[in-house]
Amino acid sequence: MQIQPTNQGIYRQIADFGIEQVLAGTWGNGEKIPSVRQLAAEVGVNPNTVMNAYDYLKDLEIIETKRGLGFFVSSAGRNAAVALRRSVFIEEELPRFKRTLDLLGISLEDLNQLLNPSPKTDDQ
Amino acid sequence: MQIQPTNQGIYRQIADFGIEQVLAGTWGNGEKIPSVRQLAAEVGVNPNTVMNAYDYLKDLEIIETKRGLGFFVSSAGRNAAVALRRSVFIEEELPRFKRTLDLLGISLEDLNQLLNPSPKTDDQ
Amino acid sequence: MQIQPTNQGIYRQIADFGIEQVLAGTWGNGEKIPSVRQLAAEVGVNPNTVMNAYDYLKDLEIIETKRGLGFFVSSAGRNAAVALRRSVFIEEELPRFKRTLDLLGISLEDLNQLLNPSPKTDDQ
Amino acid sequence: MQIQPTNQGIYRQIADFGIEQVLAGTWGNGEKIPSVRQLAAEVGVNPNTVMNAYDYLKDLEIIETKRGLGFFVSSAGRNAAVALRRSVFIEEELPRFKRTLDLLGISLEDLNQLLNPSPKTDDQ
DNA sequence: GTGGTCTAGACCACC
DNA sequence: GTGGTCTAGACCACA
Repeated sequence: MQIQPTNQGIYRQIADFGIEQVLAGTWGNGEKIPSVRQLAAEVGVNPNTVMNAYDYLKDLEIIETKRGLGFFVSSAGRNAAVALRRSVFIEEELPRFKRTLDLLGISLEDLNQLLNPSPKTDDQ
Repeated sequence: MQIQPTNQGIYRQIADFGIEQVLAGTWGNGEKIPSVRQLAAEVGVNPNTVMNAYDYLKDLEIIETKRGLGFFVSSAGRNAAVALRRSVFIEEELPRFKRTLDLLGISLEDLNQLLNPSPKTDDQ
Repeated sequence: MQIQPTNQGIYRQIADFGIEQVLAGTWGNGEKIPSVRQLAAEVGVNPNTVMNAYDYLKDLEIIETKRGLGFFVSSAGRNAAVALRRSVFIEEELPRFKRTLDLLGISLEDLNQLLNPSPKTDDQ
Repeated sequence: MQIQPTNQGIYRQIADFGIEQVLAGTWGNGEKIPSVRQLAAEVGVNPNTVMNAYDYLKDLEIIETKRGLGFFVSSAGRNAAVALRRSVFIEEELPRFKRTLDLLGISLEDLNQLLNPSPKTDDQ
C-alpha cells in the first residue's frame, strides 16, 4: 500500500476549487475572478501559490489573463471545465465507484433508488 | 475554501487499507493478517502506528487478536466491514457523487448507460 | 498456581481510576476531567499512557472528547460506568466473594449482620 | 492515585496460595506439604522465595517445620488460617465490598438474591 | 493551552 | 516469533 503524506499540492487544490466555481456558475463565463492577492489572502497562502493555480487553469483554457485587468473566465470556460471534469469523472471516478458498488453488493436498481429523491415516498 | 495540509492520520489510512482487503476478500474471514511488525516494515512506518490501526479495526470488530499468534479477521469480519463501508458510502460519497452528476449534466439515464458493461449499445 | 509479575497495564489502572471517579461522582456527568498532560504529571507517567487510558474510556463511552477543549464525562457516562462495573462485579468478584464466605464458614445470616450498620444488635 | 508496579512480593503470593490450600483442606492439619524445592520447581521460582513464604507461614503458626522431615501444617493450622483470613476479610475486604455495593446501587436484598443459588427457580 | 498522531527504541508476556 | 505496553520527545491542528 501507499501512504499519502500531503495528498496533493496546495496549488492543485486551489485549481480544483476554481474549477468547482466555474462548474457551479459562481464564476460565470467571461467574468472576472478574484485577484491573485485577494484569493491568496482569503485562503491564507502565498500569492505565488495562487498564481501557480491560475497558470494551471490558463493552460486548461478555463481562464485567461488580461494584462493590467486581472484574470477572467474564458468565453468557453465552462465548456472547458465540464469537458475536463467529465473526462476525469469517467476515466477515474466512475471505475472506482463501480468497484465500490460491487464490493458492497449494491445493484444498479439499488443505486437508482438511492439516487432518486424519493419518487413517491411521502405521497398520500 | 479549506486547505487540507495532511488530511487523515497514517494509521487511519492503514486501517482503511485493511478494510479494503477484507471487502475484497484478500483477507478472508478467520484468516491471519500480516503481523504488526511485518506490515510496518512493508509500509515503512513505525510498528506502533500499525498497532494503532489494528486497534482501530479491533474496536470495529473487523479483526481480533490471539496473543502470541497474531491478528485474524474475525468470523463476521466481512459483514462488519461491509456495514461500515456502506454507511460512509451512503452518507458521504453518494451525496458528493450526486452533486457531481448535476454539475456535469449527467442524467440518471446517462449514468445507467455508463455503468452498464455494454448491454447491446452500439449494436446495430 | 500462577504468579502475576506485573499484573495489568498502567493505562488500565488509570482507566479504572477514572471509572472510580465517575462512579463516586467526583467526575460528574458532562464535567471536564483532568487534561492528558495534567493527569500524566500528577501520576508521574508518560502523557501517551494517559492518552491510552482515556482512549479506552472513550471506547466504553464513559468519556468523550472535544478537540482543543479537553475530555469530558459523557452525558450518560455514569450509567455506562455502572453497567460496566456491575457486570464485572457479578461475573468476577461475587463468585470469588462467595467462595471466601464458604471457606471461612460465614453464613448469609452472618454476612447480613456484618453488613448492617447496627440495626439493634447490641442494644439492651 | 497510586500506580502499582509489581503488586506485591512473589513470596507473599505463594504464602497466600498456601493459606488457600489450608483453608480448602487440600493441605490438612498435621499433613506434610510440598518441599521447598518441589514447590519452587512447580511455580518456576527460586527456592529461596518459597523458603521465604514458608517462613512467613511459620510465623503465623499455620505451618511448622520438623528438622530433616520437611514442613507440615501445624495441628491447629486451619484454625490459625481461618482466624487470619477472617480478620483480613472483615477489616479490609468487607468495607471495600460494602462501598462497591453502594456505588453500584445494590441493596442487601439484591445481594441476598444474588448469593442464593436460585432458591426456587427451576422448580416445576 | 487542548487533543491527536508519529517515531525510535525498549521490555514484557505468550506460544 | 507474536501482540502489548511504556517512555521520551516531537510536530500538528484546533480554539
